[in-house]
Amino acid sequence: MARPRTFDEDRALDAAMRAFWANGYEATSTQDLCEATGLGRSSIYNTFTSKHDLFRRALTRYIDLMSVPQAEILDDTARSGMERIQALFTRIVDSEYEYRAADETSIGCLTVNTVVELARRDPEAAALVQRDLDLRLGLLRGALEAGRHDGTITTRRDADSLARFVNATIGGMRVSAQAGAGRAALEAIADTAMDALRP
Amino acid sequence: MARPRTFDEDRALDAAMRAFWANGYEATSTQDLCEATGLGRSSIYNTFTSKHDLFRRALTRYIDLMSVPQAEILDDTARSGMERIQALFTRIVDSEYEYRAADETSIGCLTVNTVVELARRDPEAAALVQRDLDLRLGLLRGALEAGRHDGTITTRRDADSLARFVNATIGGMRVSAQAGAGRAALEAIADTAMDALRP
DNA sequence: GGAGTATTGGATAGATCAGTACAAAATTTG
DNA sequence: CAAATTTTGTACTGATCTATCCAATACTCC
Repeated sequence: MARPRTFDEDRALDAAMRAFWANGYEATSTQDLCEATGLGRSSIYNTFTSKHDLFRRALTRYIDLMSVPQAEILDDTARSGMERIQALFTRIVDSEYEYRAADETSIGCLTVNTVVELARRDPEAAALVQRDLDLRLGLLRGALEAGRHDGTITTRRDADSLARFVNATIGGMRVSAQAGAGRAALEAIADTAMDALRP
Repeated sequence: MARPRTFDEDRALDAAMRAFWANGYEATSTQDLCEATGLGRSSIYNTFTSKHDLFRRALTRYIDLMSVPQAEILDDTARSGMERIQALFTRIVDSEYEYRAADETSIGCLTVNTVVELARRDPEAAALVQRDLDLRLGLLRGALEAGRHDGTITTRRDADSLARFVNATIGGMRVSAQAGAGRAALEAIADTAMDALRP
């Protein structure tokens, strides 16, 4: 055997993820990635084969990292359907304040950012966010149907439309946060959206 | 006097706007802008002082171009408040199919794209979209209050929350369209959102 | 401790980036 | 037709981009 790595690959990936998340794919140079991870070029290209591949792995990591707690919320059978949606919205709002400096505007959501900046011309990125979207819509449909069965969601609209609506609302909250909306504004959006589930 | 321009400045600006709109700020090179406008470098730099300035003008043009018909819809006193919101949503959905090739996914909305890609690190772009947001929220509040007076909007929530909600819904529809949502899905989102206005 | 091997830093390559310089071309006005 | 003036095409600049090369280094296993 030979010389082992002195850095943790997951920590490096995490740092790269945050760099892409905060600044986007194009605006993050390989030099930026070196500084964010603390690694040299060689280590980065040795570990991740290219900037694009590093981005692919960072996005995958982001999706995995976010989808686990969201799936837990949406599949939580101890809660009513409506409570799950409410809890999800709360989690979205909180997350907007979890990953950024207090004085800066939100960095939003890497998935949304990727859809907007990259997905049209990067088939790999498009496939990753597509898979995430399908999964998310499935989870939402499950929670919404649960809500219809337990009586907390009374709208007659089909679960697919509702899932797309809730998902779009989350996307809209993300964009609003990046446009400067504060916590109260985000909560107002979420609360109003929930009105549509019990009209 | 001297040699006049052989190109139309507005047409060039329009072409540049579409290039930025479809590909984003960073991914659009000055070479791309030459090809999109059909102009040479000299003409571009002679007419617009820099890539950044050209973007600023393109974004301004986009905002002006979009806000006029939307303001007309939202201020249309011949319609009820709810009908205005409905008409706005219809316009948003239609616009997703107006500016792109039939086989491609949507290019979304340049304002949303700018918020996501650029606004955090470009104060000028941030100011432009901020101004547009304030204007849009004002128009929405007006229509929503009109709807409350004419009885078509029955929710008790304040107009500011509702305006933010409708605006976020539009942003969410834009992101959904870029993520591949079709016309039916976008209409379902809009229809569901309107349920929140008469709960 | 020495042989073997992977990591690392720094230099470098080649392409592309935004923007400029400048002369040739084109058009109006006198 | 000639002077004046602006546009336009082309070549170029210096910076920065992603990625590679290679020798020095550091570590493990025998």
